[in-house]
Amino acid sequence: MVTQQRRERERAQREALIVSAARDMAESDGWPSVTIRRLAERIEYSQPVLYSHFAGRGAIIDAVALQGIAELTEVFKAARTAAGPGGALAAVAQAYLDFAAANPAVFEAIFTLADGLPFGVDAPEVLKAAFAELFAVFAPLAGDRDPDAFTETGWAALHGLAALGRGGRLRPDLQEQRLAIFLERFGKA
Amino acid sequence: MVTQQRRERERAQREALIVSAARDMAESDGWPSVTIRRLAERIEYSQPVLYSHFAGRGAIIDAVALQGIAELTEVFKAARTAAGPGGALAAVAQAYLDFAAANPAVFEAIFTLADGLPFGVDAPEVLKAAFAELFAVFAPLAGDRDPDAFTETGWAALHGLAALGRGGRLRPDLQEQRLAIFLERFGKA
DNA sequence: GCCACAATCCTAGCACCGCTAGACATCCGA
DNA sequence: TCGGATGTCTAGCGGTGCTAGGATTGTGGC
Repeated sequence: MVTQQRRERERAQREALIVSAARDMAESDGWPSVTIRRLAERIEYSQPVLYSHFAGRGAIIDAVALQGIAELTEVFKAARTAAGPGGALAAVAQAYLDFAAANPAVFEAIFTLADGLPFGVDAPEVLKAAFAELFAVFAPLAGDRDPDAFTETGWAALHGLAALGRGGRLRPDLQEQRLAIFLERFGKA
Repeated sequence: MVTQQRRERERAQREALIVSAARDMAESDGWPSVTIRRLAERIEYSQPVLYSHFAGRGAIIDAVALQGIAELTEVFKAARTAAGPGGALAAVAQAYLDFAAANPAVFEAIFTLADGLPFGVDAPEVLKAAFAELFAVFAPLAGDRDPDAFTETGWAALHGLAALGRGGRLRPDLQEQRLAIFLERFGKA
């Protein structure tokens, strides 16, 4: 009865431990080094325990991605509300790039590793919330364009800067100028 | 003497065979299924032969990426020269998205798998050529902005559309509108 | 034509991976 | 106290990237 609840609580706790351990390991040594064996050793359980929580390695990565998206949403909201309508775009753009730079492994999990996350109509709530945050920033700037299409295009532009920046595809010394150009092109309605 | 040359020629031929086999397999079954064992079986040699050509699996992916970049450069050039100054941006943008859609595995190799390609000052020639093609398109539209920074920003915006599009992150029915918005925002000088 | 040598290739194996079956221990309700 | 359910672990399967060492082939000198 009551112990049942304790069990579930402990289970949830352990699940969170797995996710945070995976994230830590990925962030410090890269995703390839996050193996089930090492993860099991890290949380001091045997490997099958991990499979009682997640369907497999991919599902663990997905969980990290989902957690990252939730964080990202909070970061967006904080940046947007703190900046006010005028500077919302600049604040959110900076937040996006900062997040990508500070959490490269999570960023990688979200955008290049997570293949188990549904993205269409039946996307998880946390994912829709993240897009809603972006929508709140971009839609007012859409002018006579479709707000959804404009949000997606603006997001893509921002994402491209983050994605290419990670991996040294872009010149670091031009970072500020790129951001300025992005804001100039997407900022005025 | 002369046979030496034949040997080298055959070696180069086999190397090309490896790259094209890897590309084919990746394009039809995804990169994870491109294993050294399967690759060796496909080209009808034993595994160690592959290691006499490439340092490892990663180097083979890099080779496919490099080949893809070279093709991309040609595609850019063709699109740009065929369209003329006025429509160069639209043509190259369409070419970029088309290439990503038609060769998803190569695209993935270039932008998310290839970690062995130097991208800074000592980048391979073929890579600089690809950027030069983009530069030729974007620089005339930079206005009073730095042409390099503008090219990188435009490229990032375009790349974001391709990267997010692959994987179903963007609504397919808004594809045309997104492209229109991109052209509107980066087209006029 | 023969033979020593060098280059080439393959067989076999290592350590590691994701994942799972089946044995073992532990805790619960009656 | 005891049967059963729950939870955990040990051991192992097939597959991976990669490599050492032996067999085989072709080459150039006599």
